[in-house]
Amino acid sequence: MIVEVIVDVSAYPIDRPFDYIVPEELKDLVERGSRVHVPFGNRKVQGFITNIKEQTDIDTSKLKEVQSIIDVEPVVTEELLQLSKWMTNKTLCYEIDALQVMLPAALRASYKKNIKLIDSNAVDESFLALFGKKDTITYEVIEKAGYLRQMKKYLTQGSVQLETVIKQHVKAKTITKYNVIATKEYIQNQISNLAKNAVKQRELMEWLLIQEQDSFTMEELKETVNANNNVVKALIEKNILALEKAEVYREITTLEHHDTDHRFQLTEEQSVALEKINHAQNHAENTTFLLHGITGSGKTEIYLNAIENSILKGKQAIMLVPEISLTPQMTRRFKLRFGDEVAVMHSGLSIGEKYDEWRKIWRGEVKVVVGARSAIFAPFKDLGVIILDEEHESTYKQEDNPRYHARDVAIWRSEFHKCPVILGSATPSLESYARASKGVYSLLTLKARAKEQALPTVNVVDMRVELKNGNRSMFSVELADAIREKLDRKEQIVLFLNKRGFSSFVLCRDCGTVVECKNCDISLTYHRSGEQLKCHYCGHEEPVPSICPECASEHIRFFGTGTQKVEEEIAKLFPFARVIRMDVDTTRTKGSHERILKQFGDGEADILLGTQMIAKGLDFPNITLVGVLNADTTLHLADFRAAEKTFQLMTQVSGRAGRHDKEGKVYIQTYTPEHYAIELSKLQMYEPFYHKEMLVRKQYEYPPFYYLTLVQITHENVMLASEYAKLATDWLRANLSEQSMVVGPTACAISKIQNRYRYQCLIKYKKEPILIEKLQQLIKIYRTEWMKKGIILSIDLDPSTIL
DNA sequence: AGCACGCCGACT
DNA sequence: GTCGGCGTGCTC
Repeated sequence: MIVEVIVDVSAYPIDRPFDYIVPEELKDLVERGSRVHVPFGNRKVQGFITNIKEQTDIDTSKLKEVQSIIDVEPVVTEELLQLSKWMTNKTLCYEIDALQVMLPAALRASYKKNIKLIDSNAVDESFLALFGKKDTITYEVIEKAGYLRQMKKYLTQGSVQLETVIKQHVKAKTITKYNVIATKEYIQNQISNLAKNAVKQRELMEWLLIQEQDSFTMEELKETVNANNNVVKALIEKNILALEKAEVYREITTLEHHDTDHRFQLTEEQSVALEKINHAQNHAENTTFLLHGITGSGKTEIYLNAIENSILKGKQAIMLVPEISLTPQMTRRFKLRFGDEVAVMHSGLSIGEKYDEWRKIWRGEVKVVVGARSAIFAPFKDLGVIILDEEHESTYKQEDNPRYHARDVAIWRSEFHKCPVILGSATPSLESYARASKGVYSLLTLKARAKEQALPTVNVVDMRVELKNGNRSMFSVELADAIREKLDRKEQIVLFLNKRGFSSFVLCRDCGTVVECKNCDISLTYHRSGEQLKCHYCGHEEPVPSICPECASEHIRFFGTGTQKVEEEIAKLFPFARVIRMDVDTTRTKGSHERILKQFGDGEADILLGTQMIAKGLDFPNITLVGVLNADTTLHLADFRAAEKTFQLMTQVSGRAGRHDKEGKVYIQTYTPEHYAIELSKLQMYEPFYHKEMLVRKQYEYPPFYYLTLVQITHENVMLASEYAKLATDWLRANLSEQSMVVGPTACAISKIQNRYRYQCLIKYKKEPILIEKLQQLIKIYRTEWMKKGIILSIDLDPSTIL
């Protein structure tokens, strides 16, 4: 028996199955999708069985044996094996990367190098001393002691040996249980035989006699009878108690006692939408629905109902949200409705917690997973519905290999399971809305807010006028007045600082120099804490200069606006307002998101000041004012989605106001009030924006009119980077069909990151059947010829941004 | 990727 | 002479 194994080595020539012989004693254990340990070259690696066969074309003398089988049951289902093949081809990644991304990090191997002593007589004493009494020590010990040279010598001599050891990240958490294994009579009998001074033992035994359960943790024994280890040990020796190691799940607490599940009466619109979804579910139709509902229109209630219907039919459901740790309210709602049938998956969980949640799904113990992007790979066997909330969010696209889009994976899985997909958004991506308009997706529209609240009134404030009137503050007179009014009324305010593509930088007022990162083509960001300048791309830090590094002028100061600076200005303008700041600096630690939101929800602050991360999920009744301090910073990015992103962001932020019975107000401050993305977000009307933006996309030949593929080339040397970018572009131009437009090469908008110069080439096409094949050929040229020159080439099919 | 092999210049 | 630099080639 022979198995094909995809080994855990991400490299071009390794990206294919390797054949191994299955030893007799493992034959009944091998299954497709199980992990194995196999020898590979002179090391030992982990791999996935992707096929089982009896014959091979490989010279049998070269075949090695499978060393061991890690999983008695496959961790990758047949469906996911097929999906990984599809992803490999669709995103041009290695098959091993596609397989790994489907599993929780806990199941990925990490490798450790160990040194084994073979001939202790052949090595000198100080080296031998490193080993102590052991015959094997880790590579790090030798590295730290500075004996790498020595070791290499001994390696060639054969007096020591290098071994790779596969380390499993996380194990199932176990607790020790103490089970009663004796009958009551036996215990009675033992009590009467006890020595007089065995007070504690007697107490514990008597207590056990009156208990209904027969299994306890050490904590329970300690708390109730104040037993100590020795007492328990004595009872174990008397064969009354027995130890048992039991697997437990790590607890993720999301529920609080006062939470209750509210079921809402569906509105007419919601019922119509739900009926269509249920119809698809009941008739096993893999329809993709685009649920376009304005903020507050009750999309979540529809999701909950669709999932309920799938559970009723004995099926499972996947619910994706952009980054779940941002919306604990959302998780809570699912837990309340579906209780223990829900698993939760997001980046805020530890590796062990993720592993536990994944196992609940894998073992079929839950029916629903609520999670971020990678939860799309939940190993469910019979899906009834897949939902992507806020489908336009760019976090659904993974930005490194494999560069998959959760939406594409969702649709693939829905075809496999014959179940519907629901893409929900108040501001759908242009691609999705265009597909819905063409009838590829089925459009469901919710026009009314579920609780009939009025949409907030949105005011656009022209900051140029403010400047003209001598107001240099970052608060317009109108916004400042509104804040004051709300503060008086004890209502809550959210202030949003649009930071993407814009942050505080240091500029010399004499020569105009902006202090930039020495590794990257990006200005350094001023951080108040520690008076440091930081690079957000490579992490480089340096102190704020007191004189200009170019012209030595002392007129150097920071410009731009960070949340810290806004906070100071608020303190000046509204000294009695209590402010909570929410940005990368204040949310670095685990659970800080939730804590900040809870504080604000509990009314411990009047103003919540934050960046991108507050745009979503906030749903507090007392928020009646939302201020956007600088709406247009996302507008000037050199990206075809700049307008779309700005419109989405403004609409999302505005939606935070007046979600309950109090009326909401929104102020958007901008220097370009006439831009359609700003103008139309004021009206909260998606369709007009969609039509306007579609015209722009058509004119400049961008998605959804054309598909894009982005090819980026980087090198430490500018000349080489541009030279090979030219080579790649020319090759594509010569080899792709006439229907494809090959644009470039051009320097990337961020021309240098981490000391590597970046060039790119953009392929635009409506239809290009040979695209994948040609890109694979290009990759081959790159791997075999360009890579050794230090070139790095990356290909992103359907990029979400081209920066 | 990660490792062994092998060929060549620079030193004890 | 040998140490150690890195170019080349292989992994079932």
